[in-house]
Amino acid sequence: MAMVSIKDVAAHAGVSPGTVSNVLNRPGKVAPATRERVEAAIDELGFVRHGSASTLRAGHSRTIGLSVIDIGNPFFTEVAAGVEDVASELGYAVILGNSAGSVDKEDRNLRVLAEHRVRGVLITPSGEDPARLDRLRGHGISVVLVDHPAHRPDQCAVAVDDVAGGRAAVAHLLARGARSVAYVTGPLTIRQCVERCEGAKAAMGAAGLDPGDLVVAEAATMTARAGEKAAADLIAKGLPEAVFCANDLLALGVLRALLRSGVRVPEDVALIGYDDIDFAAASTVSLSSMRQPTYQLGRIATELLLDECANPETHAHQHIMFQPELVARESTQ
Amino acid sequence: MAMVSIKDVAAHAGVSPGTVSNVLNRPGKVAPATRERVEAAIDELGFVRHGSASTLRAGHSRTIGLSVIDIGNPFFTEVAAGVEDVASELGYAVILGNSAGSVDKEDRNLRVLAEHRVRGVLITPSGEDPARLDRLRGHGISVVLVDHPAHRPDQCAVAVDDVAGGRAAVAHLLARGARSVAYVTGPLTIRQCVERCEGAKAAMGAAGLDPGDLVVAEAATMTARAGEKAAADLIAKGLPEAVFCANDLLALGVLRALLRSGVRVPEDVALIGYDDIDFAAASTVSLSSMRQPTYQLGRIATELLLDECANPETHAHQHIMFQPELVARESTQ
DNA sequence: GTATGGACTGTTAGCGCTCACAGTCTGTTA
DNA sequence: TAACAGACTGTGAGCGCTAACAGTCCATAC
Repeated sequence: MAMVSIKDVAAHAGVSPGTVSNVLNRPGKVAPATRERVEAAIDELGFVRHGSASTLRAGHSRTIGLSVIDIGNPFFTEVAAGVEDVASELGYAVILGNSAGSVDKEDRNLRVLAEHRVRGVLITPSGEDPARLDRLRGHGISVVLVDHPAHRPDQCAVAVDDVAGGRAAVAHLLARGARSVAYVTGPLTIRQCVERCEGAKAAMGAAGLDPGDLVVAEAATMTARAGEKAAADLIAKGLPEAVFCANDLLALGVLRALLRSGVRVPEDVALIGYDDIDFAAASTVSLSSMRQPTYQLGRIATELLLDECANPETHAHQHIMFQPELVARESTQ
Repeated sequence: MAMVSIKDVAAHAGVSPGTVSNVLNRPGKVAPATRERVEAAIDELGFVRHGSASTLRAGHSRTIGLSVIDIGNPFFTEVAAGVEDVASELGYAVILGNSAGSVDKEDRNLRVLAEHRVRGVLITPSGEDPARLDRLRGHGISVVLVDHPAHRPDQCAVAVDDVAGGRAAVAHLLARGARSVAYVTGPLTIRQCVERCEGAKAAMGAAGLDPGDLVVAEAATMTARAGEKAAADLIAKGLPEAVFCANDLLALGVLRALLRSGVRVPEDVALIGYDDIDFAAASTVSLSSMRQPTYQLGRIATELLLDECANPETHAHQHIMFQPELVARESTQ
C-alpha cells in the first residue's frame, strides 16, 4: 500500500532517481552492474512505474483507443482480438469504447480518449462527420479508420471492398443458374449495406439482367431474428431462386425460416451470407459466405497506427483496401 | 495542436487556474457568472482536461481494467458489454485485456493495468493463484472476480452456480426419460467444466443412476469443431440417449455431426448446451441450453467495483451467486 | 464607521516521473 | 604529470493539474 516510487527504488539501490528512470527507459545507457542493482531493488520493493506521471512528463502515453459500433458482433470481436494482440505485443494498453451505433455515445467515448491523451485511436465511425475525428488530431492524436475508407489523404485507413463483395456474392448465385435474386439487408443507413447492394446490382447488370429486378428486403437490425422475419415476408411474396444476405446473422435466420417452411436449401433456394463468422460453417446446411480478413483488419490497423506514432516524419499514410473472398459451402452447392 | 491547458483557459476567462479546476470538479463552488465565463472559454479554446495530470495530482484515475479469458467467446463479449455500459454511464474508461487463456499474458495485462493505476480491476482469472491478484490490492487497486467465486472474504465476486447448472441440465435430460448420458466438455483444467460435470453426476445420483456411468468426452477446445469430433467419437463408441455439452459451441458441433450421420435430434438423441448464446435459438434444430445472466454479470460486477472505489469505508463486500436457468427448446422436446 | 461573516477567488506546493545537462571518475596519451 | 576523452551517474526543472489555505470583497449589523 505504501506507494513505492522511483525515489524509493533509487535510495534502496544507492543511485539517483535519474538512473532508475534510465534503466526503465534506456537500459543500454547504464552500466550492467548498476542496472542489476536497480532491477533487484525494483523487484524487492515491488515497484511499478506510475504511468500517469510518466505520460505527463514525457508528453505521450502508451495507450490507444478502440471505438467500435457493436462489440456484440463477432466481426468486431475479431477485429478487437487483432488490435489487442498487436497492442499487447508492443506494450500498449487498449481502451475500449462501444458506440452501440449511437453517435452521441461515440462522441462521449472519444472525449474520454482525448482526456486520456491516448497515442492514437482506431475507429469504425458511426456517423459520417469527419470533423469530430479532426478534433482528435488537434490534440495530436492519430486516427486510423477501420472497415471504412479514408476521409482524407493524410490519414490511414483499412477497409474491405464491399461493392466487390456484393458483386462476387451475387455473381456466384447467378453462375449457379439463378435468375431472380433477393437481397436481405440491414438498415440502409449503414454504409456497408448500401455498398453491398450496389455490388449486387452491378452483378445483375453484368449478367444481362435488370439491376432494378433485385428484390431488396430491409430488416431493422442485422440479427438472426430479423432474418427470419425477412424470410417470412419473402415467402409470402413469392420466393426468388437465390437470396443474398448482408451478414451471416441475417442469413442464419433466413435459413432457419426457409427450412421450417419446407423450402430446401440449396435445391429450391440458394443462400449466401457475409462475414464468414464461425457459425456459418457450423450450421446444419453449411452457409456460403464472403470472408473478410477480420483479424488482419485489426492487426494491420494497429500496426499502421503505432508506426505513425513511432515515426511521425517517415510514416507513409496508407489506404488499404482488402478484397473479400467467396467461401462456397452447401447452401449454394 | 497547441496543447491548451487549464492556465490558458484561466487567462482567457480572466480567472485563476484554481477557479477553472473548480468549475471542472466542483462547479457548485463557483459563482454562476464566473462559471459561464469559464465554460465559454473552455469551448472557445477547445480545452480538454489532461487526465494523466489529474490522476497524478488527485491520486486516482477514472479508469477500470477488464481482463477476460477469451474475447472471442460470446459469453465474455456480453459481459464486456455490461461492463462498458455501466462504466461509460459513470464516466469511467475501460481498459481491455484478453488473456487468451494464458496466465503469462494475464500477468502482463495486469501489470499494464497496475502501471495505469486503474481504480479497479474486473477479472475472470485464468490461473487459480490468488497471490497475483493480491499484489494489485497492494497498489490500492480493488479487484472484483467475474464468473468466479471469491478467493477471500474481503473481496467482491459475481458468479453463476455451475454445479446447479450441470445438475439442472442433466436432470432435464433424465426427466425426458433418458437413462444414458454423455457429457461433452472442454479441458478439465477449466473450473466451469469441472463443476458442470459434478452437477451432472449429482443429477444422475439423484435419479437413482450410477454417477460413474456418465460418459465423459473431453475436447481440447470449446469450439464447434471440437464438438463435431467428440460426436464422431461417441457415434463410434455407441450413442447414449442424451448428450450434455459444457457450452453451446460444443453443442452446435455435436448437433451438426449427429444430423449428418442421420441421427435424429431429439428423437434418437436429446441434446442440451450451456450459455444460451444467440445461435442456440437460431440453429436449425433449436438448441436447449442453460441461460446465464451474462450481461447482468458484467453490469453488477462493475457496479460493485465502482461502489467499492467511491465508498471504501461503507462498502460491503458481496459474493453474489446467480442461478442459471433452463431454456428448453426443440433439441430436448 | 467599524466589525463580522459569507461567498467567492487567488495562491501555492507538490503528485512521480523524464530528460537535458552538468558533474565525477577512470584510464589513456602527450 | 597534466590534459583529455569516454563512460557513467547525479541534479534539477517542470509536465498540467488539484486541494488546502489564504486572501478579497461586499452586505449587513451594531
